[in-house]
Amino acid sequence: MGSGGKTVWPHAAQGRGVSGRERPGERTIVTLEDVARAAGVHYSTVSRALDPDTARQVNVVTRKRVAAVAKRMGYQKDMVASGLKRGRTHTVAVVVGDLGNPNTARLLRGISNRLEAAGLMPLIVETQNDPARLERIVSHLLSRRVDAFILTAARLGDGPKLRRIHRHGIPVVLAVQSVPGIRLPAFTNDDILGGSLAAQHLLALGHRRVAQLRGPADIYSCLQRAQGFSQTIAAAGATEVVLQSTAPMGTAEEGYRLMTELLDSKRPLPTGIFAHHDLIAFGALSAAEERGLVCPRDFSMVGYNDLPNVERMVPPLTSIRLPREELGGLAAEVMVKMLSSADRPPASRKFAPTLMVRQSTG
Amino acid sequence: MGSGGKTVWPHAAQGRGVSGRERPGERTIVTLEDVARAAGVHYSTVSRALDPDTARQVNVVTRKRVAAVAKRMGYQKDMVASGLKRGRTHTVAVVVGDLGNPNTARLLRGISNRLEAAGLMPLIVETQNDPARLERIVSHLLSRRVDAFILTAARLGDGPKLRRIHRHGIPVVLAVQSVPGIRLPAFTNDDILGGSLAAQHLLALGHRRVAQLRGPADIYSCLQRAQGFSQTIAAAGATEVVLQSTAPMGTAEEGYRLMTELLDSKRPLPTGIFAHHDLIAFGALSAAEERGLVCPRDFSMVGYNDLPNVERMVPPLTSIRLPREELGGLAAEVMVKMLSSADRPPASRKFAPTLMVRQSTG
DNA sequence: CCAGTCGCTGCAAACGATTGCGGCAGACCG
DNA sequence: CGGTCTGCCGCAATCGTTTGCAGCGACTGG
Repeated sequence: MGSGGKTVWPHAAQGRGVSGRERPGERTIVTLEDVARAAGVHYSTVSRALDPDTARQVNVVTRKRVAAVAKRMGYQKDMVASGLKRGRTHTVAVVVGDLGNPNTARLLRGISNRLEAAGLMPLIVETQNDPARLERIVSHLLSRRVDAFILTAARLGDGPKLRRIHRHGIPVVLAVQSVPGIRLPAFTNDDILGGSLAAQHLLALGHRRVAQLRGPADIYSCLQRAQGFSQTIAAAGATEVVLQSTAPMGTAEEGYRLMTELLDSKRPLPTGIFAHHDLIAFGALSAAEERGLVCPRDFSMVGYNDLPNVERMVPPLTSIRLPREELGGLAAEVMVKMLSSADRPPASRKFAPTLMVRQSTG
Repeated sequence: MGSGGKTVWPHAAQGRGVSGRERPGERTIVTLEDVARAAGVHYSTVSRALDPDTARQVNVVTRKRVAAVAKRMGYQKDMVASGLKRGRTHTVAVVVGDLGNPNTARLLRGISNRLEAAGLMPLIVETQNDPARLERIVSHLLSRRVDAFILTAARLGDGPKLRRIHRHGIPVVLAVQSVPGIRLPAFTNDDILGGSLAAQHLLALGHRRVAQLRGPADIYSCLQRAQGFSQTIAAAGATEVVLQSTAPMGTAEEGYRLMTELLDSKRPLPTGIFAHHDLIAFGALSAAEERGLVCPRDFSMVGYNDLPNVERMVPPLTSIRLPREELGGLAAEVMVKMLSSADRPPASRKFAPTLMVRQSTG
């Protein structure tokens, strides 16, 4: 095939691709054929010898010789070529909304560790909570022939995009958030329970007039938090006022804005407040402070997500903790199973959150 | 080539790869040849018509027709095949140490945005600060034929690994941390300055007896923080005691351990403390609290990295802020230039950190 | 001794896109 | 009218790996 022993990559031949100037920049790569020549066998034999699944087809002494030569020459299978031929890239797209969210990191760690153990590589992409970006990203990933998708950034309007992936026959699982109206295996937090826990806690402390600072309306899990909270409050006969965020994601700025809105209304101040996100809670606390209100005394605040170091804040924030890493691990686990055997019907699962009581409630 | 109009992926033909059971799971993919047949031209013409660089080689009316047909059929270039043929995957490996670190997220956002604008996809991988993992990961990435590396997790002993990448002729830039002993373009924080700023601040407040809680000894930027701090302290004739962490990364646990060690020593307690990481500072503060020491009164504490929400901690932590997103953006920027034109000698650059004064010092 | 089997290896056709080369019109010039 | 040039397009090789098929000894059973 090649004229010489080594193959030269096109752009290297054009003199590109090298930063230093030590070598003239020959970007060489060892191929099956190079190894085969050195070992005195056909390259198909090398291919078989090196793949554990087919290795027993080749005589053990040949196999060992080939393996030794390959190692000596520093052969490494070209996953691009392999991917083209096999139609599998051993890559799983992991789509997240916001890399800055510490919970995302925990989730990713759970996913990565599990995928890596199965020889798959996570391709992590961030939508920055922008549906248009999600659209582009999905196209891009499909074109890269990823084997599967793990989506953690799906929103209410994303059904069609999911269906599109699904039509391509590519496995998809949802993590953290589910999307109603489409049947996909989903690993989610039980956000209804989460909202309910927050409500129960506030009720137990005697609060009868509460407020809810809601996250984005197109995030399903926020809807569920709202539902769980409001139901529990209503069932107890307490009164609730609801503030709805309009930003694409929960931030401290949004919290500040919502709290200001609440304080500006002529209503008496609710004594218990439930924020859909710790960051929203922080912003709200800032707004309250500016008006001379102090948190555990004048009102209680419950956050959501239990961000790291939240116990060191002033006041230490009562929050809802979610088992992110475990969730990610299980989602990846199921993904791996889906890729290896088709028949198992992949089941969804809900994870129960826990309430972390701290000094911001009383 | 193919017998029918559509190509069936091998594992789909084996009945795999589909989660739902709506369709029998034909994972079909539209190829150049499919489009060519529908448009009545040769597939090489389609290839040329669809690539902006070669589009002018084909007659404008043919081009438009082909483009229309391609769009109608939902053709998407197979980046795997393209990568194999061209020797470029349009993928840049971004190796980070710890995804959980909020600064990492900011850095990644800077990098991602810039790469994406250039049509490159970041392949984000986490070493979890484990050199052995770095080794494996680099192999894996080389085998996937990434076009370039952006490394943010390099440590002192990683020179050989870097050299190996470099020998392959693959561009590498270092972000955040540099590695001495190897000449690569590096975009780093000026950590000597950072350490010095911390020292100057403590000295200006009148502290003459200070301590330093050092991060991992094999992270170059920690060495530089130490150097900048100690030099400035020594130049002022103040006395310093140094505690060295032995963990692979800065954590609150390490901070607690180091501070305990400091408090257990019979020495008089230093009045100014510099921690190499905010998390170390937090741990140290906890240890001090347990002994009844309160922070701004009995001693001052300066952290490093300026983690988010650190201003809401008790006490709000004085820290060193680093321009992560800008740094990442520039590193990616230079990477893009290196990939497109080789001749430009890529320059390194240091970014100046700033001191954020809050209530933990006084 | 021959047919059948088994273990091993080579052959060559894929996978889908890219690209140098050459062909074939039609235009244009002398 | 012959020759050259230009614009457009098809042909076919190629990237590196995988894999069905066939060949080829050696061995076994009848």
